[in-house]
Amino acid sequence: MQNDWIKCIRQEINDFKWPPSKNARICSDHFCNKDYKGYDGERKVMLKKAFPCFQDIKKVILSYLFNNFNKIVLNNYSQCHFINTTLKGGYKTLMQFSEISKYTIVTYDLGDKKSPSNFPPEGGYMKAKMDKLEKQSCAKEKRSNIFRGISIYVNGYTDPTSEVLKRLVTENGGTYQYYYLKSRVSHIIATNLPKSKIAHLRDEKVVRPNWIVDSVSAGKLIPCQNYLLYNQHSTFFDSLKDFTSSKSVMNLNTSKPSTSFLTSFENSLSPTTTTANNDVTMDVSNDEEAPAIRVKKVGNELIDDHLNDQLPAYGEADDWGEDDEEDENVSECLRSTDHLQDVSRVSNSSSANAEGDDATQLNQSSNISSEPLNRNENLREHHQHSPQPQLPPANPSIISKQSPAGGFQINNVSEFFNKSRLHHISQWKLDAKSYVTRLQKLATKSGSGGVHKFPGREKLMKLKITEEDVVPVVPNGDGDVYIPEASNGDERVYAHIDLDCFFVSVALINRPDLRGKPLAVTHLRADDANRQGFNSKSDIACCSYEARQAGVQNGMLFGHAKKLCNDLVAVPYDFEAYQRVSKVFYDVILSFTLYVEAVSCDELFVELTQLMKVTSATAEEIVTCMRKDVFEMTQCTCSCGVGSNMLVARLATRKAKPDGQHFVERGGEREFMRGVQVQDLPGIGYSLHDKLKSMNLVTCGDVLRQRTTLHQLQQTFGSKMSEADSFLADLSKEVSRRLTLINKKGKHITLKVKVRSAGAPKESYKYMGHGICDNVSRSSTLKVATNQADVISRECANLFRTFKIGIQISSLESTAQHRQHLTISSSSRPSSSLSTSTNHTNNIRKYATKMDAPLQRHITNESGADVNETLHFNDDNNNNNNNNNNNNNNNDEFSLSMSQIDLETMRELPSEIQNEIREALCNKKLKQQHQQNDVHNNIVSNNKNNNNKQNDVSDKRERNIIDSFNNVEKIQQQHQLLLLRHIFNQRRSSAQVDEASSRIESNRISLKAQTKPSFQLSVSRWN
DNA sequence: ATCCTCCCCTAC
DNA sequence: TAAGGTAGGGGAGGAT
Ligand SMILES: Nc1ccn([C@H]2C[C@H](O)[C@@H](COP(=O)(O)OP(=O)(O)OP(=O)(O)O)O2)c(=O)n1
Ligand SMILES: [Mg+2]
Repeated sequence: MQNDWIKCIRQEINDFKWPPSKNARICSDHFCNKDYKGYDGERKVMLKKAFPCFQDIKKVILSYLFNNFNKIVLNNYSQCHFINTTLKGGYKTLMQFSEISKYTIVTYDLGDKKSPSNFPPEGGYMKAKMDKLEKQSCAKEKRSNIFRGISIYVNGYTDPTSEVLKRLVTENGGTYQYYYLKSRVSHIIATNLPKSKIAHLRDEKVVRPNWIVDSVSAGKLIPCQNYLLYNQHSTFFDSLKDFTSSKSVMNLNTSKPSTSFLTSFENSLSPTTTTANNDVTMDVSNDEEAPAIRVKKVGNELIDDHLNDQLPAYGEADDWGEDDEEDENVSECLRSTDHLQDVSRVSNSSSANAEGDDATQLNQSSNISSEPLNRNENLREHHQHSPQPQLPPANPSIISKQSPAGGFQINNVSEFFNKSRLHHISQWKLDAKSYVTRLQKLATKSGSGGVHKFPGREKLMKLKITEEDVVPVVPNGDGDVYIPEASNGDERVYAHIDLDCFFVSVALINRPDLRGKPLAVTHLRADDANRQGFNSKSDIACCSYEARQAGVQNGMLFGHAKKLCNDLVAVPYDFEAYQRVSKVFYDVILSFTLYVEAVSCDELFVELTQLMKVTSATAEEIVTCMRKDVFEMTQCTCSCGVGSNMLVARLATRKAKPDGQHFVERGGEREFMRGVQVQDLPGIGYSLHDKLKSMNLVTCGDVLRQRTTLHQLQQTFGSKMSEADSFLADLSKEVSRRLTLINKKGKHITLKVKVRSAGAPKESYKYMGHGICDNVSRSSTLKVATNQADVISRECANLFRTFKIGIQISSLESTAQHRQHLTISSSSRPSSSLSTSTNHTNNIRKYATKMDAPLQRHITNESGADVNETLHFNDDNNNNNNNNNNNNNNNDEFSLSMSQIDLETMRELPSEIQNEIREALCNKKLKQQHQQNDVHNNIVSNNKNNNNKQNDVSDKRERNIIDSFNNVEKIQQQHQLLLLRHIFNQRRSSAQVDEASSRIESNRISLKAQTKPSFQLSVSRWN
């Protein structure tokens, strides 16, 4: 089994011709289950580069889990995220692999759903409020003074949540800091930190939360030595770097292994399945395109008969037609490792042939080859039906211990995915995309122009003839041929069509009685929703416009929505119907034109240019007709926006909703855009909006300047794109994308300026520099390995640590804190938009001047803002620089002065703005802290520290390499050797046991990590 | 300076 | 109960 596994990895390496790019080191991107980005060879172009077929790892792992365990207990909301997180990255993935081979995931669970809420405005606001209250109340009742003089800052997710820790600490005499401030925080509590953060906090006492808990239960302050989170442990990560460093040998080929990664891995994972059909054929594609070597999996389970009758809804994707394009297949092959079945491939790649064939089986197989999406399904079914090895189920006691009440079980993977709306819509999106491209390709082929009929278009033309009595240009011939990029960028007209509250509309088809009521599509049953809906944490996938008026939004938790709208009626999902309607919707639009770009199952762009030429209809006529047809065919209303680029079209749609249409004239885009809130720009979500907001505030007197920057950028960009044309007229699809980018870039540029020029003033810091230098040197001595697992065996502890470090789930406490201070979005905030209406700017100006001095001072101080920059928009405040310098010198008191000023100025400001200020300050503070750390690390303690570090690192490396060599037999390629050995090592310690008998030992390790829904992993050791 | 990795953000 | 998936993209800072 080990060998199989290693072979698989090796095969992967060979097949995919590592390294994937010029200087690639092994990194998470390579093992991500999605494409990753890189350089085009040219400058700065971000490109996706397909790399190994780790797309399938997820399924493999799931397969493993569900094959080997009768139960996997999942707690609310973490399940899918777990999958993502687990498989997210290379080290992580590999770690997981090695871990999974050793450990069994029994359960993971975690925290609150969407905490902080998916609706940061409300959730964050409420949370901040509650925090405040709680803080006050906590301060009142003091039980002991265990933590006197100790000030903690909790970073990210911790096992007792930060709330609990805060309570514990404050109740026992300590203080709790909401933001990390070096001078104030004596201990940082964390269980998991991103790498960057580890570096930043290297010189701090980073302690595991147990320290708090244990101290409280012990009734005294336990020395934190044994609770330090980090020590000098070489990570898997590090060793992988060793691997990559020897990439010169990369291209040596070993003899081609005859086993595919997946196959053998699955073999090894599910030893009880029959192996008769588990052959693997290497498919060297002999098509014209890149001769990528593909591994075909003959998954015997995949084509088991008993799978067929239980295909989930979107398994019927042949609705969308078969894919008979060979190059399609090739590209699909290129995209990922398909679980291609021999059956489906026997007659070469034209899977269209399969369509007429008998039996669901073939049907299914053709799906598999034409629609990669369906692989999921098949595999899922495979999980469901493949024989379950007779392993003892996970120790129930563990389960019950680990899963608090409310945990639930899912017994197979498909059950989960089948009910996941997000899963479905992402599948449908892919379906739609491939459907459109397929039709387009068909129509591109010369001679096949007649394949696709345009009944809709014909109708439209008839209409025109009768109405205007004008014979339009005869559409036959060119009209039917799809030519990508047929029209000039500057004459294009885009329409964006979006079904109104899609899920609800579909539901209303069969439930007309519900029309007019506030509806919400959710998993809740209607009566439950009525009775106890207030506590429900079920997501609302889609709500009707009636409900939206009450403030309900898509994605809200039902409980929350119910509070906003007491009459809210829960409507169940009907995934099949959604898919059906979506298909009809696309067909209707495609019956007009093929110049369509699919956005999602209920949303698409149409490029009207060609259609207008052919039919000589105006955009309005076309769109009206389209919408009418859509309604006739689907019984669902849709809205449509038309504009000269996609962005404008999209925004116009927003304006048009519901059931309307909106046109933005050519040349009027600017005016139109002006009225758009930043928040509404696609691509500007919660976080960006937030940043924007604080930027606006930061540069507060300066919204105008911001806008002109934006303007300039737009112009330069526009002129770059097409030299001769007028500015906004030539925004084509790409330009429109850039338009949103420009927003970011505008902000970003200002940011960068600040950061960059920060170097200059910072050099003059000496006071701070010294302090940090001090800390740094101390940190190097502080980093002593500690025994962190007394309960678990030493080996497990090591692994665990590696695991933990390897996982390194993203955790940004700053963002968490950040969110707490959000303001409710419903209140109008003049300052939050980039709009330039005079009122707004005036308001902003007013606020700005009011707090310009203090704010600027602090901001420049904190972020080391560029002097020039400051001057630019702070012409009135020339003393700004002075302030800047002054404050630089007494940085210790910075926070104090900040709070003072806050109090002084803030009272006069609207509460939202107060929050914004606070937020901005805090963010800056964090950032600055880190920056200063860096700077002073470099500047002051350059030599010493670096030397130390380097020695450390090289020592570590050597040790790793030596270890590797000692433990494993020889393998030819060094790079493979290093990688494989490490994996091997990781596995080896328990691998023998692994094979002998599969049984779960009682000692388990629990692991906490923090992602959005931070989760806790409980792993038990294989025995 | 260039390119890569990690982490983040968004949309439906 | 509940089913927070998936793909696209960007930027900061690290490695070379
Ligand atoms: N967080 C979300 C957002 C959307 N959807 C699903 C349900 C929606 O019906 C569908 C389409 O999303 P839209 O953004 O187009 O929103 P609606 O179509 O519901 O409303 P409208 O387009 O009228 O604004 O996607 C979802 O499940 N979860
Ligand atoms: Mg919609």
